[in-house]
Amino acid sequence: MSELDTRIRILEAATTEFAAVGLAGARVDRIAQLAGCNKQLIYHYFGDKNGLFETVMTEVMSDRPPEVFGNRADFADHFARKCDELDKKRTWTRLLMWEALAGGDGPVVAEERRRAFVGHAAKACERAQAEGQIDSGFSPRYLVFALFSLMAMPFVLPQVARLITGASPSEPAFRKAWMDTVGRLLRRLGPMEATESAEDSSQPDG
Amino acid sequence: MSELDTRIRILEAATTEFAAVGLAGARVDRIAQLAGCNKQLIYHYFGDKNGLFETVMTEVMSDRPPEVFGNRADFADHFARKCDELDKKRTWTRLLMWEALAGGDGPVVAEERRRAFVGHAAKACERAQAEGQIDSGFSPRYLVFALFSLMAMPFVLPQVARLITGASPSEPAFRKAWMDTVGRLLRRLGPMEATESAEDSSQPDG
DNA sequence: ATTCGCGTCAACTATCCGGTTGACCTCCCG
DNA sequence: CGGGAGGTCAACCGGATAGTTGACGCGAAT
Repeated sequence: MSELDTRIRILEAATTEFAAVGLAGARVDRIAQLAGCNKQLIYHYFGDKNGLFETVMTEVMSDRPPEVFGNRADFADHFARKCDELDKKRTWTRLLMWEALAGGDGPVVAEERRRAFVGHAAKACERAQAEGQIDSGFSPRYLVFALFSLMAMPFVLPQVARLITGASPSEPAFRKAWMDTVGRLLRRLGPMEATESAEDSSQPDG
Repeated sequence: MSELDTRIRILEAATTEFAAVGLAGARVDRIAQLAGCNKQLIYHYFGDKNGLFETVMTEVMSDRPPEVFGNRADFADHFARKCDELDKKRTWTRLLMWEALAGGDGPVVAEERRRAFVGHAAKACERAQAEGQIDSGFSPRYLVFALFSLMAMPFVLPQVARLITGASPSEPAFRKAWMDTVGRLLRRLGPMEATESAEDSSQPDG
């Protein structure tokens, strides 16, 4: 068994453990057992628990997240597929939560890398705006964040989702109804013919 | 100093501690110090750490959360004020996150009480639908959850908000731009005159 | 065959932390 | 006075856990 294999197995085990119980709750012995090695190797490769945690975070956060905006005209369809994608990345979502609870909104690991991902989604939004599919009054990055919120919240606070809607996000019924609701919202992103409130449509910021 | 005073001081200290570092990360000694008493009293009143945690959760979760829907016609304005309200309830948001990370979407404390809160928001939505302000095709509860998502996400994953938008939710610039974006969305909840996609407008579920 | 990289194994230390114990203090009430 | 309720104080126990140590195993390359 090569060194790389073992390192990777440790990393995978640690990812599972940290996603499940966080840094404080994680047990080095448990990670070793899950990785099928002994904990001395962990200290050998990663120094200490914190080093292991940072490596895991950097690794996971450098992975491309689901893009909330696609090139296609049907935003709702794209959104639905990306939701399913996110559904399979529960560890990513959970690690985001641990990160938020630990560090607030301060600097985070792999910041540059992650910022780059955002660029693509914002560009896709701008393209849709240029083509008249989306009201150009929307600030692309904030609209991306809005879509991200709608995509991620069922996985981030599933108990709240269940309390409010009555269905658990893991049930097909939830998915169906949620996609319908978000779909209705997305179908309304186009330019508005000034109806009730006549406000300016200048962009709020860059 | 009466018994009640001390109990409450312990509860407040514990709320702060649990919101900050969760159940696993909380230190009984730290809670005692913060409450200005000795930890024996904590065991006296609450049995053990878990009992204290459950009491705290029940207490906090029985508080009325911000209502995402108001009676007023201007949803955007209402939303903005409720966001500011939520901004001051960071402990509530954080405890929701700890709850989610601990228990998934299973049963939660004070479930009945919390469900009751949802009823009011859904009712307000239905009223707005009856008055024609909101497209009756929306499922009220799912729309409430969508609004909740948009309201809470900046506080739940502030680091993601900053990565995507470039501004931290604690900055006034973020608030301004976010309110603008959500406001634009909310202004589009009305019935649509069949434009591009002619789909049915039947309600997806109850 | 010797050596070296990779990994194993078991035992150990030090510390932290939840929870306990028992003695004592202080004020009020009868 | 006596006694009990509410609270204090410091020390302690026991188990869990991060991190260490040193001896050993084993397969492959020189």
